[in-house]
Amino acid sequence: MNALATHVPMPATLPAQQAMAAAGPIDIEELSRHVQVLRRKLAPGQHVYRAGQPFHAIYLVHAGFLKTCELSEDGRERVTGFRMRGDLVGVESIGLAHYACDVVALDDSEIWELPYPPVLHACLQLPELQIRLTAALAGEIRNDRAWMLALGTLTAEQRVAAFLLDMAERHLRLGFSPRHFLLRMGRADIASFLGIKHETVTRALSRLDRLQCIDVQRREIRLLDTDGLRRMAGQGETLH
Amino acid sequence: MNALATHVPMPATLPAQQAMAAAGPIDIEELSRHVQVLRRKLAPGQHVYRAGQPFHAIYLVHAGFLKTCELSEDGRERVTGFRMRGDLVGVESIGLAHYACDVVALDDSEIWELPYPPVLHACLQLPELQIRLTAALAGEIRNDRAWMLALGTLTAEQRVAAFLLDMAERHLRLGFSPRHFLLRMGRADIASFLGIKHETVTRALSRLDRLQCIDVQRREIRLLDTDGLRRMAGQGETLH
DNA sequence: ACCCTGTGTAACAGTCGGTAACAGTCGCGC
DNA sequence: GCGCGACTGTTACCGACTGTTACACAGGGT
Repeated sequence: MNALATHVPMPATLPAQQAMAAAGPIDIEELSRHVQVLRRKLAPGQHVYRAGQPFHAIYLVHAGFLKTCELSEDGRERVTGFRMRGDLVGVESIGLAHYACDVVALDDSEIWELPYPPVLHACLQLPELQIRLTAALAGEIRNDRAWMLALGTLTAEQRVAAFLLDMAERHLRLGFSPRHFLLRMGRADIASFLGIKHETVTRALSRLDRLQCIDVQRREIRLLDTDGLRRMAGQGETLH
Repeated sequence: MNALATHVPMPATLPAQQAMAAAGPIDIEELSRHVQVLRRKLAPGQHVYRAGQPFHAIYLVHAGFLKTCELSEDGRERVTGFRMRGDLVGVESIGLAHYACDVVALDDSEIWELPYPPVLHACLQLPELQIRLTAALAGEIRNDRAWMLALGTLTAEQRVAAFLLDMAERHLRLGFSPRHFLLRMGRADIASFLGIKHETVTRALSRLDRLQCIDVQRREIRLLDTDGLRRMAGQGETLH
């Protein structure tokens, strides 16, 4: 996810990780000399792509907010992540003939479409691009693994706390306030992502509010006691 | 959710897809002409690498059985996957200065060390290698996502059933019997991977045994009713 | 033989899911 | 502007599943 245009990342919520070695922003100007970059705007609810559609491009989120959904043949569905500006979308489907999941805009968004075979070809002339693409994929794996760790070892309330810290971290990285932000997704999406029920998300948020850790007004979140949240999420104290 | 068409339920039967499945194996002959491949043998319990050690290579499992462990600063630990012949190890750390997790042999194993900068460099001369490496990384992401879906939507018993089916599938792919195999890891490792407790794993296995779905003798597993297991794991019938 | 680890079983406790009723918000049409 | 209806979010209660704790047994290694 956090990819070409941004610096590194790791789920801040989880085990802190070092910055991606040498991974600075990629030069979109340079890339667009090799690849035809198409801009697409999306309204909330619109799909970037759906599972099963022919794979032909990866996407860079330029603005807005999206979710990626994994689905199984028997109807189970799960949100596997949320994407914001700078994140790459579609990399999980590289190497397949068809996309493997759904990506849906949760807010008005703009994404840049990077046709895939051309990107691969450009890598041969821009070694730097190849390094960054590979690193972005690896970062995605680490991100998923970090959440797997969290989801497998934390209680429902801890997961919610970790989720809020992750959102705060990502908002901070994009230059927004990490203490006061708006959730762009509903309780159901958060619940799906965290592997719990939406009522449980509500309950956890209510309790964190009662404990003075946060202030919740529906989708408006204020972090009042970040260290308290961190302790709760099973993470050591960090700053900010 | 959208029952609207265009969806080709793509998800593989199980979170079984291996990293290499998408693109076929890397041509080691060709690769070794560009990269110095070092063979290492490991006894059970030995580490391929530990989190924090300098990153310098990725590995191809040639024989044996290993586990990858994610750890957090506050001591939580979790098995994020098991690796067998043909699987790549270490790709999650690409782009970092240090490895991000532990990899431990669970059985006598042999791995081939592929120094990383040389691999990257070789990609420039072997486009096919780049495609395969990228596809392997993407496959790894899909594998993780598929398990995230499973762990977030299935009960403990369903997870165990899904786990057994996954092991069966992988044994089959390597040419071993998918109906009768030996688990190389202990209950604790299975539990950690599935995000449940080892007693729960035991309970689930005992119940599946009682239901005549499987036959368990400590680490020796026989699948008696594969379709029953699939139904239980929330997957449609498939063959084999 | 001994110890130590891994595995199996059981009783109990706690969290979380299931269900339902209610409240607040938003969009829509009148 | 107002009211209606659909949707989202909130809260409560109950029960099931899973975690906890404890103990016994088997197997491998020393």
